[in-house]
Amino acid sequence: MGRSPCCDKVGLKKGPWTPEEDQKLLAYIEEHGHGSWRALPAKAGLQRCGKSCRLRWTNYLRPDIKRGKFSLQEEQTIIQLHALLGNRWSAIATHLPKRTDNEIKNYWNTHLKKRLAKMGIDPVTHKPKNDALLSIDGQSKNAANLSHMAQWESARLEAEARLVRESKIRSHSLQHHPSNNSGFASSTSAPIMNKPEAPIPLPPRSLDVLKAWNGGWLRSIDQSNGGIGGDLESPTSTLTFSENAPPIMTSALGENTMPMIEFVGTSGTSEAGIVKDKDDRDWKSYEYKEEIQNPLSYTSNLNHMTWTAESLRTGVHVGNVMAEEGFTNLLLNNSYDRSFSDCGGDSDNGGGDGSGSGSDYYEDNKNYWNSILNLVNSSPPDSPMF
DNA sequence: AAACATCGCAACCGCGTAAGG
DNA sequence: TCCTTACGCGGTTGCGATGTT
Repeated sequence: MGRSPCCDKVGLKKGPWTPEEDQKLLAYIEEHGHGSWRALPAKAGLQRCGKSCRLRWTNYLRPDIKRGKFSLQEEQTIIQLHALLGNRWSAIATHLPKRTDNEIKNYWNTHLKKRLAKMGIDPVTHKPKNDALLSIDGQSKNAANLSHMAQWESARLEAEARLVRESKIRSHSLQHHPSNNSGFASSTSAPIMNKPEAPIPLPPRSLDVLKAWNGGWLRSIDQSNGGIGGDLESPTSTLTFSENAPPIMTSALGENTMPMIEFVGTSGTSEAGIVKDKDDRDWKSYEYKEEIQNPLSYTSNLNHMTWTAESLRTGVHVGNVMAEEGFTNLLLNNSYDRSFSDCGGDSDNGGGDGSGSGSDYYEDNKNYWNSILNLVNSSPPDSPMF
């Protein structure tokens, strides 16, 4: 209830830690574990408060911490999860192995937030700040409606995901049956920090609304692309599902075909060949190529809209550097692929109306939230996401 | 080369809450 | 049931590093 008094004691050292202090803390925890943080400083011979020791350990000294640049996958994950969770850094951190909430928070505040803002994305809402510009050809109403839909879907997603999580927890005790593990067991889903021994979770029992939702748009992609496996695969995530069937969980427990994101590692290099240390260059290059010439395009793409200022005027998708590389492409790989095919005049986008931008917008919003949903689905059962 | 500005990160502060007496 | 303590979390700050003029 009350505020912690632990740091009120006079004579306790504050400020940067010295190597000697680090060594003392490290040595003590390695030998005894941290136990009670309050009692630790005295036992370890440190003139620090327990809180300071805990922070030093969790944010710096812990052996399972990865330091250095964030990969594109990590950036993508942070942005997606931030769109869903807001500033719940500890929850986000559970999906970024070896990263601390503090580090993620710092990275968001010093890099990602600024970049999004610079591109006209509201870092809080993850929506374009210049929605007004979409009023061309009367699209603004559409955009507003879809924005509300996205908000509604967000809220609904949270509720669904909460149920899923509860379901996972409930079924946790039942998952000792070998067959129950099949779906998740092959996944390299996000490791659970500090809990490497955690059992592999079961697939969610039901997500009926989401299944339908998934099924609807994924089927449409399947039809238009002649198979979605390759197109949906991103360097960050791997959707796994049966080869020819839509990636819908067709039955309850034990017969999982739920599409899952596999986190394929966040080390310095990506299996997909993504270069990690070029984020700034990539972003800047996009800004240069796209934002200056076509300020709407980047903004729109980041929000899973495939419109550009040009396409809004003409209905034709203009050249898109996103096809080549970069974070946004990773983030939005689904929408890009499809939008590209749509722009060729192919009305077979699964929506059936073939009306172009409006359905694109809706489909792309679905992609965006689906990608987040996949994160939710792949979250560890004890994830504090909800 | 020096002064100034900006950035990035480690650490601190204070609040909310769970746990225990 | 209330109070106290301890912990975890998110927001903020301070300072060294780096970049720019």
